[in-house]
Amino acid sequence: MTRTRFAPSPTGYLHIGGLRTALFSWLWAKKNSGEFLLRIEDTDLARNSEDAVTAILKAFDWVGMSYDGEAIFQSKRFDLYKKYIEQLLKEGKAYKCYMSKDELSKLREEQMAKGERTRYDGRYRDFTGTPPKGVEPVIRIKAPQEGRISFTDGVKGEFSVDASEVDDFVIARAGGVPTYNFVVAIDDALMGLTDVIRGDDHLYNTPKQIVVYNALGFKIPNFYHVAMINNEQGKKLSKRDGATDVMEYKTLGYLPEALLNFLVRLGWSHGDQEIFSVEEMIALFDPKNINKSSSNYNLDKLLWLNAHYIKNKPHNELAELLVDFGVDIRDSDKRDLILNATKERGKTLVELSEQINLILNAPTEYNPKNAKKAFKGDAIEILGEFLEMLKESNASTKEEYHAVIEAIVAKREIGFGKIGMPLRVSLLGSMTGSGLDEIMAILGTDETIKRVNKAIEFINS
RNA sequence: GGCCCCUUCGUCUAACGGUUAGGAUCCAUGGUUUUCAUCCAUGUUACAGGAGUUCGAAUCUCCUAGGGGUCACCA
Repeated sequence: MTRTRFAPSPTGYLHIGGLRTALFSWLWAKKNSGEFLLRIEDTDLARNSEDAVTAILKAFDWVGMSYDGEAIFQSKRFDLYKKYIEQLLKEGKAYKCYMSKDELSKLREEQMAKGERTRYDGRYRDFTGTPPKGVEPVIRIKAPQEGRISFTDGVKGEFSVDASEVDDFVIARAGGVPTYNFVVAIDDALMGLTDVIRGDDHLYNTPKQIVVYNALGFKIPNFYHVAMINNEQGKKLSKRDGATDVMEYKTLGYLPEALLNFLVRLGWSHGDQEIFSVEEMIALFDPKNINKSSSNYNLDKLLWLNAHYIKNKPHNELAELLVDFGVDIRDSDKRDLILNATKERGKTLVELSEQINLILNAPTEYNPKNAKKAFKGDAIEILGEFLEMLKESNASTKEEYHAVIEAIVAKREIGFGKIGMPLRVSLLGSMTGSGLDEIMAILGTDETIKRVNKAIEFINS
């Protein structure tokens, strides 16, 4: 069975790049009717927080991705790791290193000065003497000293590094807390993962983890290293480049399906297809189509996708989502009228709620520029006559209101704009917006008259 | 700096030795619309550079340049 995972370290919110690799892993598991597991990498004593864990879980929940089984916390598995450390020690595959931190950094400086790669020199690898006093040892694993460490990467292809690139790295700190590369390999193996999809910043961890796999006799999974997402300038994505926290997109009025659709196309493609429902993603996703090159982050397409998903969202769901943006039309009998009149004008839920409020809230003032242009000439007479005709018409539907506008246009032999402009500014305070017939159908005749009268008063004053 | 990876329109990408290098987005123009938006149509813009291999190269090889990753008792 295909098993994938997402393994964040809880040091903050869920990053947009993290969501993409999680999405890839999740899709691949779903596609193969496998399992997608979640593991929290909290071996770092100080840096991780519970808040971060809930933040990550919340983001997962928002986008609708769920994991199988219980989330695994590495902090609760120290006994397990300890067992393997002891096993390696006993088998002579790992050893205690009594080098102090000072000595280590001195060694690094020397290597740096000589222009060499900094690496541990293995001085305690075969140490049998009396250990120095006052130094609590770290445990290092014996990495191969010659040859190459190689594996097949599902994205990059054949990948190998020279054994000299991998030193005898620390698997347990002084004090016994195990380190990242050690526990990742153990957990990935024990969780029965078949495919590890992660960012390619982990590419160089893989040979180290393979050392652990081999020392412990574990089966090595398939690795896929996905290139990073950079900012528009091709540099590392940072907070200055806009939202990097997944949940920020919720506040900005993006729909999760738009975000997922956007992210799935960043570094992956299926021919010319741009729009993917989650079901389609699952059906079509294949890591073999993951791009080798990194991609730049540009929100244009996300905005376009978001507009698309807003336009196609069922009204009851849209109304539900709008509540968070200060618009509650869930129980309104005008709900469909309102949404039909506005949903093509908002690329985000924020913009959509603004459009709706524009109609629902009577203008408190008229933009001087708009008013000057729209209320000039015989606008006041036209508005007055329009009101008379409106009262007589008993109009209540969009079509009926439209007929009233057409009637006055025909009667006075004027262009549509002659009534359209002043009427729009009267109703909205704005020169642009939804169709007048739609707006009036939403407001009703009484409210329309009220707003127009207010405008007439304004013109007179 | 060492090692490694990457490089097609501004951006996301297609192409798996033979195409007028395709699609999407953005932008521009036109149409639809009382306005705006939507929608539709049209258009501008790309194989990083240089050598090879081949009848033929965006696709294969090498070099150069640019970008990125990584070199912890962090994850």
